[in-house]
Amino acid sequence: MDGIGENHHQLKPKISGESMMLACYLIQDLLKERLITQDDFPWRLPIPSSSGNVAVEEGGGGGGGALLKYVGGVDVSYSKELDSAEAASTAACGCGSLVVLDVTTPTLQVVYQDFSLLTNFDVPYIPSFLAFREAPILLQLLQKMKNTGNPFYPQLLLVDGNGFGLACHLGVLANIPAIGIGKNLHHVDGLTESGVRQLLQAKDNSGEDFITLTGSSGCVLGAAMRSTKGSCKPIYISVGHRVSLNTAIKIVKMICKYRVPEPIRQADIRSRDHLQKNSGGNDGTLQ
DNA sequence: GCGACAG
DNA sequence: ATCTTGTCGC
Repeated sequence: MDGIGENHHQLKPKISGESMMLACYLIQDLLKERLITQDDFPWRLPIPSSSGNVAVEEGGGGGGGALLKYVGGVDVSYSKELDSAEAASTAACGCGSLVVLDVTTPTLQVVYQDFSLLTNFDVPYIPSFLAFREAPILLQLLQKMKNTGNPFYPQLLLVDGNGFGLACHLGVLANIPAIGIGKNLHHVDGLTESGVRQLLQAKDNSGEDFITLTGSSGCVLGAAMRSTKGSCKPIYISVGHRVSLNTAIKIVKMICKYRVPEPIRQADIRSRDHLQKNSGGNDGTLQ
């Protein structure tokens, strides 16, 4: 049997995978028109100075404004079990998290956290189309904060995954400054790990701990950075929305206690933890 | 053509 | 992303 009559119980028409891919490309092109890749934010960036004082750098936005204080991190964890809900089960198979850190605190205190459990994913994971799978649940968490007028609403969002994907997607749709943080290289436009390694080693003694990633097409796709002394494996920083690559690098440097920037790391740890502790029933936080 | 491929 | 124990080291 190859599925004759499979659609009898579905209301939605069946659309081929290739049509979906095309639609995703078109949507990304539309979002790209609203994308801002330069500094355009209302806050100022604190710069630690050698004299012990704290100088303040102008944001590209409007001059003045509050210091950057609340930085958000988002992540989605998955259960080993059901990736798509086959059975009509209430077991959670995914957990989206939003955390907010006060970056003016030496310890980078977590001042807000929220989660959203999922019982099914209607969108599969496809490299380059991560946003279509993870953005909806994360947008919902942001919207919930905004709707309730929460005072900890982030001034900046760190998103796991490389830019020109989830970070841009979220940044544009939520209209929030965003930076993409990849823990692995996204193999596009000729980028390879060996190439990154070579460039990092070449710049090893120049005082800089990051390199710019340029694709074979000539486009600047982001930067690879060794965020910790001991780590030879870099993290990948890319533009999300309203923050330039240079500014993104400065910001990431100041919020890394470990290899992975703290907002991302906390969102990661806490979403995984929340999923484990609730892997049997309904969430209750959203209906 | 085949494999690799952010999370 | 997830499956997984201990282990070597600061």
